[in-house]
Amino acid sequence: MKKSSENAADLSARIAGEIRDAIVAGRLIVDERLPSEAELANQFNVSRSTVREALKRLAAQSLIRTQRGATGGAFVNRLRFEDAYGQQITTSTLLLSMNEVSFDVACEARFAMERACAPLAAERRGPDHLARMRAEIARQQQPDLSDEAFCDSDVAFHRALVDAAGNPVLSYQLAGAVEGMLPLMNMITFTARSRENILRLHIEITDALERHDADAVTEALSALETYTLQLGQQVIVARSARNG
Amino acid sequence: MKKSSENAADLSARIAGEIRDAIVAGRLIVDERLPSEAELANQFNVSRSTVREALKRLAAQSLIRTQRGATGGAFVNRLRFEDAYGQQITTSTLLLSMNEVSFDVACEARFAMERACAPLAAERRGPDHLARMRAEIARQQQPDLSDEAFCDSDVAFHRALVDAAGNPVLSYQLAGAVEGMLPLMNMITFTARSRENILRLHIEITDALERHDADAVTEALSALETYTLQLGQQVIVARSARNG
DNA sequence: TTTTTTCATTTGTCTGACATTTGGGCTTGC
DNA sequence: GCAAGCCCAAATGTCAGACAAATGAAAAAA
Repeated sequence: MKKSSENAADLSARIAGEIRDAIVAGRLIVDERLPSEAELANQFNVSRSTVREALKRLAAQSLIRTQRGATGGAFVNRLRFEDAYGQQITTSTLLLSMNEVSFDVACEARFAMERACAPLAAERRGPDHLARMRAEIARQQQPDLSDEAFCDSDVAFHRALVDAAGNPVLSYQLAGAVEGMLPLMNMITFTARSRENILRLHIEITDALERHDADAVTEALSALETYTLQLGQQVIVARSARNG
Repeated sequence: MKKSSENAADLSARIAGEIRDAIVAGRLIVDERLPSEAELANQFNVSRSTVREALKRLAAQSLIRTQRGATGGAFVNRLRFEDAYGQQITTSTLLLSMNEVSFDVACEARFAMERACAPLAAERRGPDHLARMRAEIARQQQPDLSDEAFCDSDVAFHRALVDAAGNPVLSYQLAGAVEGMLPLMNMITFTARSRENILRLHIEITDALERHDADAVTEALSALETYTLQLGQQVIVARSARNG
């Protein structure tokens, strides 16, 4: 009747689960020091190695940090967005690359969420956001830019757009969606013609954002979705042709 | 110049990073067996304990699974949504509970993403989704329902709505947003009056979904956002009054 | 051929040891 | 009294070796 994750699992997994629950439930608060490894080993009646394996599991999730030395130990970590970002991106990338998710589905989700940012971004965008976006547009206009660099700039452009919404939770979620698609996007060959199309839409988005026109941003994003989907299809076709 | 995460860190963190990179980059494919712990210890020139700590880190992120016995070992895990869900929810919950994010911001992000699902859900909703939603509405009408059970039902209702969009990536992202807010929502006392308001909007959403009316769904969600924000404010006020 | 037994392999856990880091307290010198 | 430097205890990081337990495959028995 217990949680399946704590039932028949390893000792280190069970112990990690107990500590994790204590953190999530607030019984252990931020920056609080956990008992030393030796003490934990006593409390749980296991060896120090087992405790250490449990602590490493928690460290991998950024739930705790460890410090060496006399006043060292394991401390409950204040989870920061930067920490969460990395995991979010890794997870999203893997979900896509392991074919658990198709390009179409990922694309749809990404642009659906990006459109969700549009009204907020149109309202709150500052001059810095517009500057970031225009800087990326300038980069994307360089004809000698590699496909990979073009993708990176594309990601940076869209992150600026999302950041303009001024909601870190949305930025966090979108980071996974956008950067997770990067490996697949990198397989696309951006012809001069396709860059021109994308660039046109990027300019359209930025201009619309500047004049606080949420509807125009949404529309341009939808057009970009259609076009991205089309480019993605070409990769799928090329890939299956190579395999078949 | 290397990645900061692999520079001055522990051996076990470095080794975990190397293996993680290999998985993300596709040099290790799904279901592939890693060398045994003893072999890895040899390859990396460290002790078995250190290798084990590295493997536990990866296991905590669901990147590998281990199996005992003669043909056992560590295998690259096919990352499934169910695995990713749990981490996503844990992370979101912590980001909120540690006050890294305010209720308002979380609420805004949640409903922005939920509105992003509305057009897709209105188009694709099946009879099962409508049935799930109506079942939750029925539960929410029971006057003797506890506040906590009401919250659970609320979450279930919104998950059905999101699932109706038929996009697992959106479901995955929303799971974190919606369930992460649950602890804070649980602090709200749902009066008869507030339940009535919420219920009315839930019915409105479901009816609109049934007749494929995306605009009406969006509108009702916006109304629900306003109302949820209002209820949340009361909790904030009550909480600060208790502390001050 | 089918069943049983044996066995090698691998992970899980424990014990004990030493290295390294680090802050606090003590000593020393002024 | 005060500051600088030294020493040391405590804690994590790493290592080596051992045994327990699980497990599938090969060998042996029916």
